[in-house]
Amino acid sequence: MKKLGAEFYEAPTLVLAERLLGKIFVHREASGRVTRGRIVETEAYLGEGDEACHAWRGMTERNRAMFGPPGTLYIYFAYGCHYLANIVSEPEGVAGAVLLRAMEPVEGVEWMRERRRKVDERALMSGPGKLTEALGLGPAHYGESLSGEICWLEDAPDLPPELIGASPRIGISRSAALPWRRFVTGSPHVSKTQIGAPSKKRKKGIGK
DNA sequence: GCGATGATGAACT
DNA sequence: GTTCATCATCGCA
Repeated sequence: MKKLGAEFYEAPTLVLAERLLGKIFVHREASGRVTRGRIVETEAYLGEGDEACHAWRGMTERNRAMFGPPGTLYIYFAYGCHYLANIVSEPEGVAGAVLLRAMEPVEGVEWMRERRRKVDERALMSGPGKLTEALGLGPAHYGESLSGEICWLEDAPDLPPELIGASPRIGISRSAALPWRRFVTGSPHVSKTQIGAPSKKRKKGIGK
């Protein structure tokens, strides 16, 4: 498999979101353990005109990686429980990134199971928080370049258009109508979370 | 099988 | 204080 070069990532975010489907994400730890996953679900986040994007109001300490060079990782901590990984797109200076939402385990399933604790293979990477845990990605990889020796992508044939599905993004409330989610139609490894029913207001426990 | 909810931390108003 | 680009679990069917 051929490692994708930096030029692959310098593309409009929505275009990159589609091109990433089918590609192989690789993480090689210092210990030598290698894990590979095939990307089957993504979401595009743009700095301009997208209120769900962390960078829509400008650069902050947290989101500065989204303005950086394309082909780097933007990783952040969400909900107090999970790290989510994005691949930065667009030319340097323009905010944009593609959220990795789901993958199909390809190699290193044993390490994934160890990190995720006994779960069936379908649940190993079928969600953005799950796949970062399975791959062993975390804050240490913030801003990491995909042209380096730790994380990278390997090429794979582009998917035929009829296999690429589109829908609104999941789990957001601002700019929720934009159909910027992309996924491999029929893949059992796509996250199952449903988009419809935006459960009204999350009730916060008052007296705890 | 399915929907609702707590956990838990950091950024933002 | 409120809001999250979430996940696992519990309760009900």
